Amino acid sequence: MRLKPAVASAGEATGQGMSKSNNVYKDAFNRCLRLLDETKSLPSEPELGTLLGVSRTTVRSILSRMEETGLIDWNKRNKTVLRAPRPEDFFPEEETDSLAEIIERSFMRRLLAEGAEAGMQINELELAREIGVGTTSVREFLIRFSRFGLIEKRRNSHWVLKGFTRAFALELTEIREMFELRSAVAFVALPEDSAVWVDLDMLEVQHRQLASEIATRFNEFSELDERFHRLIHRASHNRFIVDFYDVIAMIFHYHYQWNKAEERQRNEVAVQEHLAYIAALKSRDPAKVDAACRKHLKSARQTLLSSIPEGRQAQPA
Amino acid sequence: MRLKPAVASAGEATGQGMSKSNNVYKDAFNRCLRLLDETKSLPSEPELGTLLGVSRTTVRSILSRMEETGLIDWNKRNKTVLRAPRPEDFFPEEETDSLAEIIERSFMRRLLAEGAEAGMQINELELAREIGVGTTSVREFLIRFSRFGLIEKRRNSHWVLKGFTRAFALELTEIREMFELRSAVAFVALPEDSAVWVDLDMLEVQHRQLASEIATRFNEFSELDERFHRLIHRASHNRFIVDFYDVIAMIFHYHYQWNKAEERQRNEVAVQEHLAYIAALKSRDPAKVDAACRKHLKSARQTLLSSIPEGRQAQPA
DNA sequence: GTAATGTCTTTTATCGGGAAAAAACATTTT
DNA sequence: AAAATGTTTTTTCCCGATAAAAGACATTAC
Repeated sequence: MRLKPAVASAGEATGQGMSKSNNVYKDAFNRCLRLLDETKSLPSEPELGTLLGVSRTTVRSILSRMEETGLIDWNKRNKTVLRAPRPEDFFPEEETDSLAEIIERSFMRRLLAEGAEAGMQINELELAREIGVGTTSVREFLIRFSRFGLIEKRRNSHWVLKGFTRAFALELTEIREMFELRSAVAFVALPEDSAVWVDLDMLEVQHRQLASEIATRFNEFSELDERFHRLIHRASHNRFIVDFYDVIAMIFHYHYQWNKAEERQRNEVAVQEHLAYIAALKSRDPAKVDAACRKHLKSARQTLLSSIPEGRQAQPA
Repeated sequence: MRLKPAVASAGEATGQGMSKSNNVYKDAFNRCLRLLDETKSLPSEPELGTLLGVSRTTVRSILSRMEETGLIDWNKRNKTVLRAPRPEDFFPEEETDSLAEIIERSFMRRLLAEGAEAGMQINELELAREIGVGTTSVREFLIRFSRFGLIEKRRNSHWVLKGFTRAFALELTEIREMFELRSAVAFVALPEDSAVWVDLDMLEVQHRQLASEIATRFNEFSELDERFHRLIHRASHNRFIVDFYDVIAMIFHYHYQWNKAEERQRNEVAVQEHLAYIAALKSRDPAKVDAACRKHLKSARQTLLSSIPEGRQAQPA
C-alpha cells in the first residue's frame, strides 16, 4: 500500500496554521486530467514532470490521487487510464491560482475602482486582512509590483499610490514606442535563417484566421497581440527591453478587462494593422517597418488613452 | 522621571528573538550628534523629525539617550546642549546600516567574487544563513534586486544568476544612451525660468572646483556624476527613465568600488566631458547637446566595458 | 488658538516555524 | 548502463508573532 504524500492531503486538514497552499499540485492535476483524455496510458514520471512543468514529487502526488479516484491503474511503470475524467474530478478553478495572482487581482480591482485617487496611501496590513493572506505575501507583491511605476515606497513607511493616470499612460507609451521601434529595426536585420521568420509566418497565419472570423473570435486578439509584440521585442536582444514588455502586458491585460467598449471594432482594426506591420517586416525594408510600426503604436496609444477617465488626473506635487 | 522608550533599549537586551534592528534610530542619532556641534540648543521635536527624516517617536528616543549620556539637558521645550559629542557617543557605523544594505553588499561581494559563473543558482536559505538574517529579508531583497537584470527567477523554484557579463554591460548602456539622449533633448526645451538651470549652474561650479583640485579630490567624482546625470534624466518627466537611473547608479557604484585602475585619469577626463556637456546644454543647441552627450556616454561605456574581461567574470581589486 | 509635548495605537520590518514542492540520493527495472 | 521508480533531504513559500518606527490622539504650554 502506498502512503498518501503530504502534498496531496493539504486542504483536507482543518484549515489550521496553513503555511502554503497546494495550488501548484491542483493546477498541474487539472492539466494532467486534460492530458488523460487523449491517451490510454501516461508516460514516465520525469516525462510527465517536464510536460506539466512541475517536479516529480508533485507528479507522484497527482498520480496518487488519480489512482485513488479510480482514474488510472498505477503500478510502477504501468499507468493505464481506466476512465475519462468527469467534471467532478477537476479541482475548482479558484483553487489553482497562486497567491501572487490572487493578490494582484484583488489589488488591481481596488486600483481601478472608483475612489482610488493618486496620492492615497497603501496599507499592507489592511490589504492583507482584506484579501485574507499574510502580510509577507502582500509585501512581496508590492515590491514586485512597484516596477510597474504605479506605486512608490516611502522610506521606512507606507506605499503611495501614484494612480492609473493619463500621465502614466503617456510615459508608458513613450518608452514602448522607443523600444518597439528599435526592436523592429533589429528584427529586419536578423539573418534569413533565423527562427523568428518561421514564428512570424505562423503568427501571420493566425492573424489571417482571426481576421476571417473576427465577428466571433475578436476576444482572442489580446493573447495574439502579446505574442506578436513579444516576438518583436525579443529581437532587440536586450533584457531591459524584453522585460519592459511585462509592464505593457500587465497594463493591457487589465485594460482589456475593464474597457469592453468598441472591443470588436478596435481589435478588427488592430489585426489589420498587425498584418500590415508583418508585411513590412517581411519586406525587410526599414522605412516600411518604421511606418507600419508607428501607425500601429499610435492607434494603440489612442485606445489606451481613451479608456482613462478625465477625472483621474495626477495631483500636483 | 522619564521611562526609557522601547526603541532606545533594543540591542541592549539578550539578542533573543530579535525582530527588527533599530538602525533607523542609531543612524538618526549619529546624524543628530553632528547637528549638536553647531548649535547651543535643539529645535522642537517635529522640526527635528523633519530634519532627520524620522518620526517623532524616534526623535524622542534620541533625545532620551542624549539626556542619559549627559549630552543635553532636556526639559520639555528646553533642550540645552551640555557638551560637545565625543567619538564614543556615536553608534558604530556598521550598526546604522539597514538590513537591505547589508544584504546587498554581501550579495554583491559574492556576485563579483571569483567563481560567480553565469547560470549558477542562488539559494535563499544559504544566503540567509551566510549573512545571518531571516529568509524573508533575503527573498525581499532578491525580488527588489531582480529589476537590475542580473538575476532571474525560475517559476516556483530557485533564482538563477545571469552574471555581470559583457552582454549585460552592453544592454545596460544601450538603454542608458537611448534614455539620456532623449532626456538631454528634453532638457534644452525646458523654459528659461525652470529651476533646472539654477541646478545646472551649481553643478557647473562644483565641477570646476573639482577640476581644479582633481589631484586630491578625484574620488569625489562618482557622487557628482550621479547628481549630474539624475538632473538630466529628470528632465524627461518619465518615471521609467528616471527609475532606470537606479540600475545605472547601482552598477556604477560597485564598478567604482572594485575598478580603481586609472581612476584619477578617468575621472579627470569625465569631469572635462561633463563641463563640455554642461556648456552644450546651456547653449540650448540640440545638435551640440547631442554631440557632447554622445561623446561622454561613449567613453563611459568604454570605461565600464574595459573593466569586464572578455568571457570571464569581473574580479574585485 | 496654535504648536508644542505626552501618551496611546497602528503599521512596518523581521524572524522562526511548518507545509508544499523541488531536488538529491538510493534502489530497482528493463 | 541507462532510465525508471522509491525514499530522504533541502528549499521555497507563507503564516503568525514581536520589536521598531510611524502615526494619531490627548494634553499642556505659550
